[in-house]
Amino acid sequence: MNKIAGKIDGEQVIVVMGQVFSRSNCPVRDVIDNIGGKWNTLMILALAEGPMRFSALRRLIPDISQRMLTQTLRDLQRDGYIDRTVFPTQPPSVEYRLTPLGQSFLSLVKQLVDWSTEHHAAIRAARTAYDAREL
Amino acid sequence: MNKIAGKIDGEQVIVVMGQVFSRSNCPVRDVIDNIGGKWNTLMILALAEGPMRFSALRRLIPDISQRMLTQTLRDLQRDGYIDRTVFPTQPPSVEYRLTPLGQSFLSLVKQLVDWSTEHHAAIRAARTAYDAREL
DNA sequence: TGCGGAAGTTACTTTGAGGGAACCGGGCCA
DNA sequence: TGGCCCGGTTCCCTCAAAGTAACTTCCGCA
Repeated sequence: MNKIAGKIDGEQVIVVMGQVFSRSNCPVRDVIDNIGGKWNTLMILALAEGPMRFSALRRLIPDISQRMLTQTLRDLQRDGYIDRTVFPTQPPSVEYRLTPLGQSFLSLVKQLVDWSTEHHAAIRAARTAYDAREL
Repeated sequence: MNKIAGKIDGEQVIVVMGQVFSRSNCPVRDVIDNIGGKWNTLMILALAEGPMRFSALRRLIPDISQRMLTQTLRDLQRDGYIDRTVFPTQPPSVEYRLTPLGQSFLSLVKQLVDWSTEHHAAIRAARTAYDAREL
């Protein structure tokens, strides 16, 4: 069995697929934090339909609060998944659209959606079986 | 623009890729909750190296607490990603291994890792640029 | 006889993601 | 002139995820 974790310069390190990852420089964390957020993937999927304005997104996803909508959009913008463009109309309107990076990420999200729908039944079955055993 | 969200029987619903998802029956949520957990994907990757015992996993991932190791393994077992086998040796030893479902999920995780490493630089650059603008 | 490993459990605490509600300035419109 | 829409911001609160630490049972070993 080959070792996949250890310490370098006192920092915890793990080796996956031949690559070294540490906590302070972990590419996967950066991405998982976006996938894991409650609204982030949904936002990406919404914007996959085309560029949209703030209020359009609100109408599209009525469950999200204004606060979380703003925050999610900022987070995605910060990491380069979406672009924010202000048009100097009266009143000013703001448009959000996927960047090329966002488009690329979208294909990953789509695979996630595909896998999930394909294996959802198996997961639910496993869960039910497990819970039945644990009575 | 086509509508991708609305209500059915009073429950919030969203349509993605031609499929209807609701909060109470959302395949993607079940999977994202596993991807999003702090240790879950790492555990899957660790077990990709082969079946392992509890203490081997502890040694492999020294940063995880015993409590979180147990909990993560239970969560993954519950959803059918891993199997837990007790061998009646003295003292009893317990082995964890990926199920076929877990193997299938692993390929998804690997794609995530690949995408992340490939686009990590772009993400960090976007972040730096954003933060510089927001001073 | 008491130490340590294996595989946990239990109780307590901390952290931060997310939710709710109110507020804001500018313009438009009736 | 008093609302309403647009695109937010601010404050406060809650709850669940994660961390810390101590305890456990069974065994072998020296």
